Amino acid sequence: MKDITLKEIAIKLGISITTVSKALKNYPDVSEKTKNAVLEMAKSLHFTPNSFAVNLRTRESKTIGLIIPEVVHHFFSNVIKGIIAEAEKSGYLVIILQSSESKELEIKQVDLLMNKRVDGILLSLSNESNDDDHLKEIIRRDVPFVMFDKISKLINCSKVIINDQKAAFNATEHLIGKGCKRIAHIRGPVNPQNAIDRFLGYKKALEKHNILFDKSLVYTCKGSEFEEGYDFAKQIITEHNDIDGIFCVTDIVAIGAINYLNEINISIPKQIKVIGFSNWFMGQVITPKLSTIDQPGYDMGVESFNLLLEEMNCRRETKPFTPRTIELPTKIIERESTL
Amino acid sequence: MKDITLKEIAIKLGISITTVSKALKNYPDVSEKTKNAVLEMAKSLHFTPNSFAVNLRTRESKTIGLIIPEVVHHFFSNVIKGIIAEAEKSGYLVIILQSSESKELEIKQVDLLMNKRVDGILLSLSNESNDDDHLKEIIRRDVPFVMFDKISKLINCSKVIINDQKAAFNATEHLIGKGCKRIAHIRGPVNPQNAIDRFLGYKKALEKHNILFDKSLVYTCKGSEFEEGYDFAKQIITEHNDIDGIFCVTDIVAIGAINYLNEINISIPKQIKVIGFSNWFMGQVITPKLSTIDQPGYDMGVESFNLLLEEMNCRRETKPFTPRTIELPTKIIERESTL
DNA sequence: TTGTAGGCGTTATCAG
DNA sequence: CTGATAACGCCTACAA
Repeated sequence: MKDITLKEIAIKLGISITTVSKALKNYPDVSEKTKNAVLEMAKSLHFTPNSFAVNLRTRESKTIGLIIPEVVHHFFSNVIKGIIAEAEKSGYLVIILQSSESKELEIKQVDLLMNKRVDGILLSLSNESNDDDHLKEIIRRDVPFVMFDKISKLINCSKVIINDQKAAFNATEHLIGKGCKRIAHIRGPVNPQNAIDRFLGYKKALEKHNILFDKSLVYTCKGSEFEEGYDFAKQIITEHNDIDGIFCVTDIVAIGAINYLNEINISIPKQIKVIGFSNWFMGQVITPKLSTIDQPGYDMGVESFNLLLEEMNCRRETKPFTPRTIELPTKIIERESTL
Repeated sequence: MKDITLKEIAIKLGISITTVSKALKNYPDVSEKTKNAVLEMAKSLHFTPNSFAVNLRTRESKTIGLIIPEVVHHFFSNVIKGIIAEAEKSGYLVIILQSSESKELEIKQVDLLMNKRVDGILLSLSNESNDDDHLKEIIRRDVPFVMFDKISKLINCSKVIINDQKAAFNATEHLIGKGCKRIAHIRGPVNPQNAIDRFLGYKKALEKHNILFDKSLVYTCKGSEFEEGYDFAKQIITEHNDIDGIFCVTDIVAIGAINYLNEINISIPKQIKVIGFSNWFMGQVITPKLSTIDQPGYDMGVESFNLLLEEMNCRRETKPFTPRTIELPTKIIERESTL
C-alpha cells in the first residue's frame, strides 16, 4: 500500500502540487471548481498529509512529552487521564515516560524527549530530583515546560500544584478538632518538597494548638507504600502507647496503618483516629472508611496541559511568555476513621 | 536557541555535509582524522539530529500508539507500564490514547494514529467494539498491529490474551470445591468477548459438577463498577436467599458486593463465598481479603510490545510476518473470602 | 577519502 | 487564480 501524496493528486488532476496544497488548506485564492475537484480526489484516494513532512516544514509535531514518577498510581493515573483528554481537544498527542522515581532515568527521558523535538514537556519530579541541570537545560533550550505536583521551586517555569502545607495543616487540625492530643505523622521520603511541606503543615498545626512537637512521633517512609504504613503503625504502637491520632502522607500508607490497627483490635476512630491524603478510591471501601484530603488529580492534568498549551502558542507566535503557577484547592473528606 | 544542523558543522569544519553525516553514522569510508573532528565538533555544539528530517527520510518515527479503554484502572495501568518499559528498551516511544470504552472515540483515535504514521499500534478493544472496519483498516494499511486482553477473534493480527474461559472455569470450580451449590455470577457487559468467555467458563464449571445452570442467577453489569457490585449483591440477597457463592467478573465488582454483604452482616466466607477476577492490589487489603484470579497485566504489556516489535522489524526488512497469539497463564489466589 | 546531486512530502514566496 | 521554485534537514547513490 503506497501512500498518497500531493504529487499524485496533482498528476491525476493535471494541476500543480502547489494548487493542490492550497486547495486542501482552504486558501482563498483557489477557484471553487478546482478546490472541489481536489477535495473530491483527495477523499476518494484517502489522502492524508504525511505528518513527517509536515513536522519538518512547520517545525512542530503536535506532540508533547509527559514524564511521571509512576503510572500505576491512583493520583498520577488521574493526572495522565486529564492531560490526555485535554490535549486531545487541541489536537495534541501525549508521549508518556515513567521515571520510576529515579533521577537517572528522568535525566535520560528529558534528553530523549528534547531530541524527539516534542512541542512541550510536562513533568512531575522523581523523589530523587531537585533543581537539577536537566531541568535547567529544558529552560535553556527554550522548550515549553510545565511542572506539576512534585515541583522544584527554583526552576523558572509554569507550575500546577496544591498547597501541601496548608492541606496537611488542615488534616492535622481536623484531628486536633476531633480531640486528638498525641498525633503521630508517617511522612513521605526526605527529599521531595511535597513530603517536606506536608510535614511542615503537620508541625504548624501542632504549634498553633499548643501541642508540643515531638520528633519521635515522626516516621519517614522510603517509598510511601502500604507495607510501610503497616510496619510504622506497629512501631508507633510499641513505642508510644499514648498515641490517639495518625496523619499519613498518603492514603495507601494510611490504609496500611489501618490494616495493622484492625488486626490488633485497636478501634478506629475510638482509640486512634487516622487521616490520609489524596482521596484514593479505596479509602471509601475499607473499614473504617478513611478520612482524607482530596487532591484533584484530573484537574491538575487539565490545568497543566492548558498552561503548556498557552506557552506553546506563544512560542509559535514568538510572543513572550511569563510562567505562571496555578494552585488548585483541596478539601477535607471526613469519613469514619476520624469520626 | 537555534538548532544545530549538519550544515553548520560542515561549514565550521570546511567540509561537506555528506562527510559530516557519514562521520556521525560511523561510515567506514571516512578518515579517522575527519571523523574525530566531526565528532568533537558535534559534541561541543550539542548536535542532535533533527528527528523530523530523519523521520521523513527513514519513513519511521520510532513511536508507537497505544489505545486503551481506561487509564485509571489497576489492570490497564499495569499493562501501560509494561509496554512503556519494554518499548524504551528498544528506543521506542509510546503515545497513549484513551477510548473510554467508546467505539466512536476508538475509531477516531485509530485514524489519528495512522495519520501520525506511528510505526505500530497496540490496542485493547472498547466495550462497544468488535471486528469493526477501523480495525480492518489497520490491517489493510499494513500497519503493524497487536491486540491485547480485549480482542476480536475475527481480526487477523497478533494477540496477547489470557484464557478467560478457563480462568473463570477455575474460579467457579474453586467455589464449588469449597462447597458452594448455588452460585451467582455478576458478569461483565454483554458485548466484550472477555465477559462472554468468563460467563461461559462459569457455566461450564457448573455443568461439569452437575449443578443446574439457572439464568436468574446471572447479573449483567453495564460498566463493571463498584456500585454495580454493591447493588447486584443487594438484589441477589433479596431475590435468592439460598445463594452460597458469588463469582464476580472483576475485583472491583466483588469488593462492591462484599461491602454490601458486610453491611448487612452476612458473613463471608461462612454464609457466602466471593471470588473476583484480576488480582487488584485492593483485594488484599479489605476485610475479608478477596480470593481472585491473577491476571498478569505487566507481562501482557511486555509481550504485546515484543510481538509488535517483531512485526515492525519484519516490515522494515520487508520480510513476511505471520501473526501469532500468546496466551499468558493465570492462577487462582486463594484468600479469606473463599476459605 | 571526499563531495555532488537528488529526493523524502510539504509549505511559503513570488511571479505570471 | 495558478504554478514554478526554493526551502525544511537528513540520507545515500554515484562521481570525482
